[in-house]
Amino acid sequence: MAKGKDKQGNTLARILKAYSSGDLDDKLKPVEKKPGKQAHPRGTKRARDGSPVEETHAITKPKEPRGVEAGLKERQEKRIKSENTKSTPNPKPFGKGAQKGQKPNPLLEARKALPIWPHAQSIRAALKKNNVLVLTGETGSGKSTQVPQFLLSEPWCQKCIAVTQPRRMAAISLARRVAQEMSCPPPGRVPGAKVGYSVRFDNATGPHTRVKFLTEGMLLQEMVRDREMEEYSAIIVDEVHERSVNVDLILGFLKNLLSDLENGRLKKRKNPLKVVVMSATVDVGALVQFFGEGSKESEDTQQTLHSDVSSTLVGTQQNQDISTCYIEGRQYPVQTIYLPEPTQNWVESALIHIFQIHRKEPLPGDILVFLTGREKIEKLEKLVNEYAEGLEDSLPKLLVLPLFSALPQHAQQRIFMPTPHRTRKVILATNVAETSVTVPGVRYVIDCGKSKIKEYRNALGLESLLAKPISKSAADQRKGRAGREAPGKCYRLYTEDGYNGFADRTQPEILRCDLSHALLTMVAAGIGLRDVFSFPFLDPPPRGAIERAVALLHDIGAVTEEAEIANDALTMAKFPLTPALSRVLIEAATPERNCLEDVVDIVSALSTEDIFLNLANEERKKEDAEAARRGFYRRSGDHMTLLAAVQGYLEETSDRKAWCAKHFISHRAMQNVVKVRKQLLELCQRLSLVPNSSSSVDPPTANASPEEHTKRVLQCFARGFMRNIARLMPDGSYQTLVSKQTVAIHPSSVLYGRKTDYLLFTEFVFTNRAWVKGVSAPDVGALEEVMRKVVLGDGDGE
DNA sequence: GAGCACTGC
Repeated sequence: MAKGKDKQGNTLARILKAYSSGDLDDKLKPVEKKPGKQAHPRGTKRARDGSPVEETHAITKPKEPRGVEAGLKERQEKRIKSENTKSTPNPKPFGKGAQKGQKPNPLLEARKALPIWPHAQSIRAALKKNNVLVLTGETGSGKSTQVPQFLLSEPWCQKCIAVTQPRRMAAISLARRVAQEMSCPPPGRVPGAKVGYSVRFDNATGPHTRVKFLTEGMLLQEMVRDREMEEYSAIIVDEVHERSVNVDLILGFLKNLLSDLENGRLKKRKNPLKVVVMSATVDVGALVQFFGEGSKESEDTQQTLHSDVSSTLVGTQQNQDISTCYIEGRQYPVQTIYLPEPTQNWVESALIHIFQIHRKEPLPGDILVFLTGREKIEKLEKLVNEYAEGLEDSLPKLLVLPLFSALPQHAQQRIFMPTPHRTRKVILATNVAETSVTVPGVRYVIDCGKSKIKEYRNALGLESLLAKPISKSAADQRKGRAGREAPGKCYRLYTEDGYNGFADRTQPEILRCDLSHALLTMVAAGIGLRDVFSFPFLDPPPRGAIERAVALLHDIGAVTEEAEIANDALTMAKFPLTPALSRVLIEAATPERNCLEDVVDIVSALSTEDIFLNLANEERKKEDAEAARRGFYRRSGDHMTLLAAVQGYLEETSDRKAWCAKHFISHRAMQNVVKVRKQLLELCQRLSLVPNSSSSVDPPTANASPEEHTKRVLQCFARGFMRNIARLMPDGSYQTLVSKQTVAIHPSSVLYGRKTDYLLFTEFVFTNRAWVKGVSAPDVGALEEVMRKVVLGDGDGE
């Protein structure tokens, strides 16, 4: 190593040391540091999921035909048609008693058959009386489609009703369904359309929209723009039990808004705002307490509510402003079968159960297996196919279908295709099948009892992705998947004691994520930095987590030394990006860097799924892919490599799909990159980060050499990701400068296996070890300039 | 030598 370089490195390390010593943190006024600083990180290392464990019992290879009865019943197999929209709760036979002679309206009859239908009057009455209704309804009750229609003709409902959904697909399909039921034109900008939807990249609302389905993120953005929600008469928050960060923010904002309205602090609204909170499971008590001022402990609430299973409405004494309502679901019984003894090797156990079910149970009845991730899915897929070859001819065939979200769309669609004759489907799925995708035809569920969960470690600024035991509610959700069409069975690959040891509910995301983005949103909505500590969270995150997020925002210049909101913070909040990536964009727009367009391309690629297809399984293709992509690879690392790939795609104008196939690049991902890129460029334009096109602009860094250009781009990333710098150690490992964490370059990086003095990375995940992804190798000088400017406050960075 | 699932002016 050259002496000069080493010296420079030391300078850099010194700067960062000063930086991390807390001098700066102390200047943040609202942060009350506890005397005992978090000295050492909580144990992050865990045994890798599914690490080799001594096998306790050998698997019996199915060779002798045993199940005679299995062959007899297969004739009757008949696939029940089912739609993959949550908006059609069990198209069961309805309207048998529909009066003949009158013109039959099948849609209306279907609505009348929904469990929620008889409750329409009491729901209207509840909202006439109170402004808040907490409605719990199980799967298939029809609440998402019917409640907005029940309310539409109420006298207080002059404006629009918003219905939030956690997922875009659900928002769109619900809007289509409700438009159909209301005999309106399908959602769109046409004047007649009363039902619309609004999701990222797709706004299908018009001047006459009365019911608007939108994703939680979209409503949040609207709240930031107009905190009085003038446009709406009612806001329905659906699927609250999933407890996304966004839904928690929405609930907090709504609570603030309701109390401001009640206390006359807001003047714009004429009519009160009605809020309906809908949830699948029994968090009623918590929600009622949350909206019911929160000051009084309402011990009786829970009991009162639980005794109210059959009737509809309860006004509790403590919380007179809140109505509650319970709607029964429509679900067939599912038998639960536990393991007698716990097992470590649940992949093998799943294998045994699949074949036991297949031998014992008649068709139809597909099997849905919940596993943790792609690796286990592919392992089990191979095993099942292997053992299926030994199946006697009298038994039906097995069709194994993997299902995880990284799977190409056409492969995911296979689960909806009709099952071939005398065949049983075995779907091996991740959590996608728990909420996002409804797999038709399932009567048997096998649940491994684990799922991979992302958690953020405040002390390290590191997220971990580890397989952990699921909660009781998640286990019950999985089990419910067996009873959508007929009575079913659920095999749990754990003991009953194991189940009893699960947490009741999955920990809400807000308690296990980096809060900097949430804080930025709150700040943009007019909440002062000091007030974030008293924001009404349904589950308040620990103070330390908020402090850490404030410190992060300070890192990137969203919070000033005086603990005030910086102007840049409001700009950053307007980007659909993490605060760090927003900072990178702002940096790229400065005259010294002048590389906004290229940085937008890279940021677009970083904020979508991986554009490089993963071909780990296909050995031969892997080498081809390496060769096909080599043209994009850049010495400086992943960021410039992404830029080359995105630009290559943009330059291809004839057949981009073929271009992607040729270069082993995901077309789906690239289409998304282009959408994000367009959106970001428009935002930059609107936020005046980009000079008006009328003025004569130099092409980006026209005067810079390629090396200088790369340096500038990486300096932008260094500005957003100051803590994400690691240094090569004498033993060949890398250690982060600030938190002294040993990290390894992820195998997906173009720098994998390379040694370089410094690494700058944009992602940091702990799985079986601490990996860094999105890695570049900047010049030390480039890093130092940024650090000096930021940490030491040097005006000009020289 | 490896990536649970969602989302966003």
